[in-house]
Amino acid sequence: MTDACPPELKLDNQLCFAVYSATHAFAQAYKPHLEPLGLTYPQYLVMLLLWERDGRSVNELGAPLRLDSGTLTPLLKRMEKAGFLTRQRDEKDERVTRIHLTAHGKSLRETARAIPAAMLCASGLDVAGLSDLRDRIAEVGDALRQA
Amino acid sequence: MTDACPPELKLDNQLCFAVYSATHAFAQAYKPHLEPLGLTYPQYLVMLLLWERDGRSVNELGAPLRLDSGTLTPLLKRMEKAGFLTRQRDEKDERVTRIHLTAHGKSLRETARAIPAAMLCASGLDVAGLSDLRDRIAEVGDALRQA
DNA sequence: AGCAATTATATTGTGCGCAATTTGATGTCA
DNA sequence: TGACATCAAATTGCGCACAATATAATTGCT
Repeated sequence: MTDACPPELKLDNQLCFAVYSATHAFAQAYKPHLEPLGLTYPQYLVMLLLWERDGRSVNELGAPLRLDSGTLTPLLKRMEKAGFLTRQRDEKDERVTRIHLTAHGKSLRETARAIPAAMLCASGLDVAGLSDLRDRIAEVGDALRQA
Repeated sequence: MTDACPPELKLDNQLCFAVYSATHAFAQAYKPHLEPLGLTYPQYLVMLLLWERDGRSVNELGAPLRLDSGTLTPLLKRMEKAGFLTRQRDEKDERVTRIHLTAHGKSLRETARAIPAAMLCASGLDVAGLSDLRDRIAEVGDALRQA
């Protein structure tokens, strides 16, 4: 017979699992808000960046999201096909693909403005609690990436 | 010209993105520890449950992980093929598939015991900070699932 | 006993996410 | 100018994650 399970190996004691599980919970919670817009959750993240600044390259989207072209290229093609954006080669440097929002893509921003408040509510946090938790998790992410 | 980007739609202000991004950072940080064992990160989570208690059904693995058979069945088949576990029908109720660790699967637990301390170190947190953050994220996950 | 509802798992199809490689364009330097 | 390194995207292959459906065993009802 082996030893009893050491507590450091219990699933519920793992920070990584709490984070992993919360990620899926977020994706599910966003779904009813994003489905009417025709967006998936990762596509919504791309839209957030493009609403901030249009005409980014694939790398300029991937850097903040920490996603590479293997993920972004097919995702952007689906979004292009769905009419949210266009993909065209930069005229100065043909290695670069520039992403521009369509009128439809731009217009969704106003609708999307209501989403963050709904998610704040669903999270059960207040604004200060959300900010604090967000910053702490971001710090852990940064530490893990640096290690 | 449209308005400047409203702060509630900035990527870096999103709790969901901090969590999403930390999940990927965790998976990357675990990789060098899990690769020598031959496990992926989701497979490691399954092992944590089986080290706690062997002979679970697919549902008994999926409930705590919040994963369904569409995810677990192929994952468990890969783990079976790799020699970590066996999958066999319950004799009393043939609807149920029971998962048992092989000797090899069991033996990995001792090696794995070193991983949580390494990850704690990589996270830049102390034990109290980790517990606190873990519990707060778990609460948000629960709130989102309930909403 | 026999049929319907329920339950557990498996299957199918779509969309990430990432490692590794490929393709094509740009920059550099002899 | 011409070979060579570098760079940006795209492609390929594999492993999750989940909705929807299918399959098969068990339970419940009459």
